[in-house]
Amino acid sequence: MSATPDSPAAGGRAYEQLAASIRSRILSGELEEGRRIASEAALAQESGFSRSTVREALRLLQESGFLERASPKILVVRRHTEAPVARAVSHALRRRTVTFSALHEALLLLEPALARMAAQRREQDDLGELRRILDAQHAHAHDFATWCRLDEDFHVAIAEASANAPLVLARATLGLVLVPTVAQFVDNERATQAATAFHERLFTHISEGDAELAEVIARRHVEDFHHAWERSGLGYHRDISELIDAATARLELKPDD
Amino acid sequence: MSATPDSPAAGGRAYEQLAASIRSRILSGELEEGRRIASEAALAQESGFSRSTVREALRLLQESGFLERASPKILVVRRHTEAPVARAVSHALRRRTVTFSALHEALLLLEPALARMAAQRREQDDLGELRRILDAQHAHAHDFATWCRLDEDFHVAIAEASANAPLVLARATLGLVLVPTVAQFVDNERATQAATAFHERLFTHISEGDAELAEVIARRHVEDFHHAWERSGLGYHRDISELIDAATARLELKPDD
DNA sequence: GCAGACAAGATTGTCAGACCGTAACATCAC
DNA sequence: GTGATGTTACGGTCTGACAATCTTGTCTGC
Repeated sequence: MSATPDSPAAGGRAYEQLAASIRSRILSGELEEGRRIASEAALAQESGFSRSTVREALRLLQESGFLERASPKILVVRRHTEAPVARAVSHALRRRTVTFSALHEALLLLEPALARMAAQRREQDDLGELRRILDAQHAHAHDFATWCRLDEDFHVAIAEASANAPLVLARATLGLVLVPTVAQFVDNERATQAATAFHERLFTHISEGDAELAEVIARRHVEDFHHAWERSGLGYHRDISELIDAATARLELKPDD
Repeated sequence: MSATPDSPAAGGRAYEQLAASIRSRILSGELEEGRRIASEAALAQESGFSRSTVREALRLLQESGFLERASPKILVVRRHTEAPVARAVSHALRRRTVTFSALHEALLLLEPALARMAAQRREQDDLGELRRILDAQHAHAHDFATWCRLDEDFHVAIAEASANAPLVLARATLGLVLVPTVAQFVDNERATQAATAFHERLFTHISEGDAELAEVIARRHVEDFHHAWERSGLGYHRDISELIDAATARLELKPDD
């Protein structure tokens, strides 16, 4: 009754207006993170649109990551999620050839620089987070899947510590390619322990603020990654696109964990 | 009536199944890029689902970038678009502080490296694309908005020439922050001409395969950008988040151009 | 008092059918 | 062929309905 469900062309399609309106309420903080969103019927009533329209708006927000299923029939508000970035990126990557060499090159460019910045600017929070992840890695040295996820978390946390938002995103982007690649050959405890040892040294240098050493160790870590890859009999210029596809498919099948 | 619209829990929701099915037909190439998709009614009939369900599936595909409006009532297939990445990234950036210094730092890390790789690996196609963009820039030295867009295109084209998919994405990510920032102070022909001159030199070195010089010029170009920013009286550590927000909002209001 | 079974209610997923405005397309005049 | 014009098909929206299933509050037994 409050809105005007009639005027069709007034400011775009109704479902887009509604989605935009809800989105802005999420962004403004009026709809808090984690909170369950009102039922479709309720939204329909309060917005003045029909339930069909509400549903289309909801689909939009869901796909863009502002709403997420907490359970089959409960949608909750999500402000903090990189999931849509990951999905979008995987879409964009799907049509390009991604080789191990490209990934290695990208890491070699980013990781040492990020480690250096992290050592220069780390805050107490960052160190706490890094320590937490590191401990979890020690605890999961035998659970390879979990360890790989933690490995990625650790490196993203370093990026966060660098206090450079654009680079955090750039680095997070790589994760989508990196995780399945790492998972490809991390299948024994020696590998996880060696890598975790590198992380431990990185952590030390970052917390001590030693930018030089942090950078050097990060570079070695990336090179070690390269060697481990080749030791597994995998070629430097191998196309790793399928790994990404497979991992993405797995992701889409199990969106909730 | 041909399909089985009854079984509800069989493999997820109907609109998700349908979306997945259409998506895979797009990815497989059966539905070609740019082709107009069948009408909602037709899709409903051939899939056996109702039009409402078809519509929800379409909304999903639209939001994830597989379908795009060619005009108010025409949806076409899109396999090659970075738009969803941009949208997703802008969402992720919205809750972080982005400073000019961070952007500058990120550019300083990426641009010279990309220019170097581009010089080493550029293909004929890449050079053609770069030349085309460069000519367009010369032609639009007075049209600042267009020029800024072309500026971004040019740099992304260099990234493409580097033949490193992950870095292309990383660089494309920066564009979202960069374009509004550049647009902030590019308001006179001297600025566009100076920058275009840099591009011209970059192009020369890249096409000649001179990696060293390409890298050096790219670095100078980034530093020139920094100086231009400060000459405009804007601080190095200025928060540029609002610029992004404003630009994104503008984008969302005019999704079709 | 708390865990698990259970019933009742709420909510989503899906459908059918209808209406309006308008953009797309074919047709015709020039 | 180019432009004006009429048709038509399509998209956007609404209403109302129904089944499946999830939530939730309640009840029961240990």
